[in-house]
Amino acid sequence: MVMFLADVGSSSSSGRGGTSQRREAGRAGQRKRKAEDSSDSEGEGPQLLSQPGRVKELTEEQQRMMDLTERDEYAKRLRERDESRTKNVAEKVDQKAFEEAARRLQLEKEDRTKALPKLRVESRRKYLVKRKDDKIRELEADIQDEEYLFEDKDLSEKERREREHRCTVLQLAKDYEKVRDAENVQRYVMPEEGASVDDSYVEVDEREKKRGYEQRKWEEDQMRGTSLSFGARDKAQHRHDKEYNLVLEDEIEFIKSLPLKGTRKKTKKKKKKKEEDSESSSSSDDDEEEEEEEEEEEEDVMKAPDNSKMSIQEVRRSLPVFPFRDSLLAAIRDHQVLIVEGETGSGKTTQIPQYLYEAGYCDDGKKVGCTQPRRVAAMSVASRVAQEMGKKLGNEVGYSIRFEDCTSERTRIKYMTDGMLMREFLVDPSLEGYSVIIVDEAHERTLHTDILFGLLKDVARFRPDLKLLVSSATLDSEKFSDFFDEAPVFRIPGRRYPVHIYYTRSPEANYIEAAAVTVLQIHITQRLGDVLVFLTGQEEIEACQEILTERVKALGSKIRELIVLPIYANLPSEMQAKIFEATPPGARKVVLATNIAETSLTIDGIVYVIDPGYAKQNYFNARSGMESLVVVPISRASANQRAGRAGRVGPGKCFRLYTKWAFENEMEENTVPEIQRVNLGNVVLQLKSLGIGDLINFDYLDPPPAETLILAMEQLYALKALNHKGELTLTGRKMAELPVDPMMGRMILAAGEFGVVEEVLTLAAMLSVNGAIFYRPKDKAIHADTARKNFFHPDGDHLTLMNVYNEWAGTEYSSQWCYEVFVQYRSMKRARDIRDQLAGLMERVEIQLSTNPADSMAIRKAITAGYFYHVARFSKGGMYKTAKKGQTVMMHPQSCLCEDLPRWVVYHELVLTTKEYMRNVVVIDGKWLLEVAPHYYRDNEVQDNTSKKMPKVKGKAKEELTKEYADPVS
DNA sequence: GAGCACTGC
Repeated sequence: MVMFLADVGSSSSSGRGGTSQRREAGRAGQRKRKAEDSSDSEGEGPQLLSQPGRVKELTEEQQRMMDLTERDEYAKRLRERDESRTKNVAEKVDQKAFEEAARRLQLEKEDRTKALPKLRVESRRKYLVKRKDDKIRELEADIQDEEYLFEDKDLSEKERREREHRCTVLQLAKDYEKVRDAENVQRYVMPEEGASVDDSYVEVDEREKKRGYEQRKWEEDQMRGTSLSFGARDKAQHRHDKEYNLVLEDEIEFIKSLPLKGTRKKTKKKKKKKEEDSESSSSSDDDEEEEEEEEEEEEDVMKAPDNSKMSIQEVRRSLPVFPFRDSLLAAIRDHQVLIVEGETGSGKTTQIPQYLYEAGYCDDGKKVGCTQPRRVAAMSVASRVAQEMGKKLGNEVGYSIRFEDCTSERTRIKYMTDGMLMREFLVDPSLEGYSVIIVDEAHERTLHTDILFGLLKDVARFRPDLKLLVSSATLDSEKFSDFFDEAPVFRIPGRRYPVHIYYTRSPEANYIEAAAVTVLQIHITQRLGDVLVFLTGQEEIEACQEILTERVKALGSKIRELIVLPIYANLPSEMQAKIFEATPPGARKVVLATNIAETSLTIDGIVYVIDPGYAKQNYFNARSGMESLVVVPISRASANQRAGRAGRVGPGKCFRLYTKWAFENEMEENTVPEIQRVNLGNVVLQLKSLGIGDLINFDYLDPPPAETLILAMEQLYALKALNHKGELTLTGRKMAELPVDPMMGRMILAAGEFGVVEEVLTLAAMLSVNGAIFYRPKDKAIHADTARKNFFHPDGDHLTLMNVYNEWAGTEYSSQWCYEVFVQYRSMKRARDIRDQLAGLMERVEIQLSTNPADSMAIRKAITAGYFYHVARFSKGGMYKTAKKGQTVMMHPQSCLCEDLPRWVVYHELVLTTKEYMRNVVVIDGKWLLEVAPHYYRDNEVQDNTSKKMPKVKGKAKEELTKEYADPVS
């Protein structure tokens, strides 16, 4: 096995047109690696390679060579196809696809503009009705409480009057409801247009025959209606009479600390190259004016320029980057790589590409590319820049994200997601079309940006004309600078208000409870302004919401109205939209959010942030091949990012539910970058496709754990994406074209052989929208479960998912249908997009679309061909053991196979929660494994020996297995 | 009888 790894990166002629430099670097690294390995592997490796006889070795060698030739021919075909496509942009096929895309975009846009106001009005109406009921109930409870607590004594005159008033209000409200509901009372109804009077008018009451009754009745109705006013508008007048002084039972003591400096007020221009940096140690003169500063800054808010009244050019000139335009361009001219450090709001994302465009970096037809970690960011920034330049989006300024390519021949400034640039590398490894690449938000350290760093650094070496800008928020620019051979750092001030930080005096045991208490504390003691609470997940958010509504109810009308709103990614969009509605005057909004509010979306009007200091993070354990979602303390960088969310509209406050000591001593400086936490199967495949052989010694900003890389390569080898020398095979090259994980890619390719491509594409798409298909609200859990059970397929969850998709497709992709069966429309739409994209790629990987919906066996065999790594066999006591490692796993309780546990299963993924669960499971026959993965399974491994005792897979037996696997030929 | 943080191709 070790030898196999040492050989990874051998001198394959990549066929991707990889540069000589790159190949040379790889070879050098590989040599080094080889030397290291042979010293510690005790000759185990060479043994493995020399074992097979000479004849076999030859044929194997021949096979390998043949495959490599085929692979290179395939790559050539792909390149040719790409070239012919870019030349004839207006060709029929593309034209059709383009029109379809444009039509969809247009529809979506119309949907948004048309439906949104209507939805808003509708939801407001519903909300008002609901709120009225709530308020009546609340009032009732209040009155009861007070009667119980105070009876009649101890009441001042004012209190007594108030109470009487409340009773009257309640009585009126009840009467009104009674009148409205009662069927036998004739009320005035506006006659419907066109309807004849006789139809709609039914006599019931003799009184109505009297003269003027109708008029009087109408007036009475109106009066009743108006005499009730709901809402918090009248709360303001009670605000100042201190009839009662509210004291919370358990308050949390906070200690104020130095504020996170705002950058808005500063006019001091800080522009320092790295070498001058030491002189400009941050000025400490404004520490003592902390308190006054707070007030001062508030005035500043009032005076802040109203952007809507400024012309576009005026806005551009008012941005903090503007004064640095010329010096920035000079720095870019003088240096190939430049690190741009600037906080959000400095305008760097929108302005710098424009400056470059104006400075002539696009004159020879080359593009300025700017990557963003998120799709929405790429889209919205591009549209903003197009507007500023007075061009139509998609012409000179465009964006490119998955499912949507809004660029054209004329595009010079191109915004895209980082993953999209990765894909472009596959087509154009030296990025010939670009003169400048800007990697924005580099501090977020997404998987794709991290890989891009290595690739771009390499490309920059042999393309001196390519400029590289890495833009990041403060703190880690030094690290980027070191990585890019001491590249200079250019600093731009941001635009943010100061945020005052408060820590707890002692640690809080229960942070959900503590967060709720802090919300109320803020609500009672601090002036108006919305609150944002960071929690780890849906469950915590729901718990916190419950606590808050309960407490607010208990406090009744003694406090202002408090609107509690949840937000997390899996929340249906119409509920998500609520957090963007303006807070009614006099009320306060509390948003309970997951990490989604840390970077992905910005909520207006947030003044207070409550940060318990935890988040859920995904960790991939290479040894067990298992992902686990665990709650971990956040990093200091993340905590500061959260605090910064309070300083967007004015000076804010951040309440941290941990001690200052914990912040300084227990928390990590930075979050562990994604590349060190996730399964790298896909990344390895892509890098291999780029002709990078030696992945262990690839130039990483932070290297991933070697184990993760090794596991990824082992898996790719088992999937036949790499050959025994670690070179990319034809299969591997095709898999790299598909934007899915390697196992899924293999499954899709296998579907071609089994004639079930359409079916497998459907379930691949459904599996790709991560478990967010079924919506399960707490209050309707039973309904949701029965709805889900209706889709169950006896052969497993994959086919169940396929049922869901096919039924949905049968309803013409109806959203109503989704709503009725508790399926998330958003996820289904996404599945459809993914499916369309995959189907479109089938031609590219040279697979014929085929279908055979009734053949469950063929479908399951295709799944097994991709996921033979994920096989488990029934053991005992409802437990399963994985086929190779013998790890004990359980069937997930949500699986449709839970009732009747089959002997052999393939699972889509393992998750560690309370136990080790297999999620999305399908029934298979053990014998299929010999058919679809004969190189991986032995006869004796797939025999049904459940009558016998399970052999212990430990010690020697395990060694045997490993050896067998390491040498697939024997 | 559990539980899906968040992105991206």
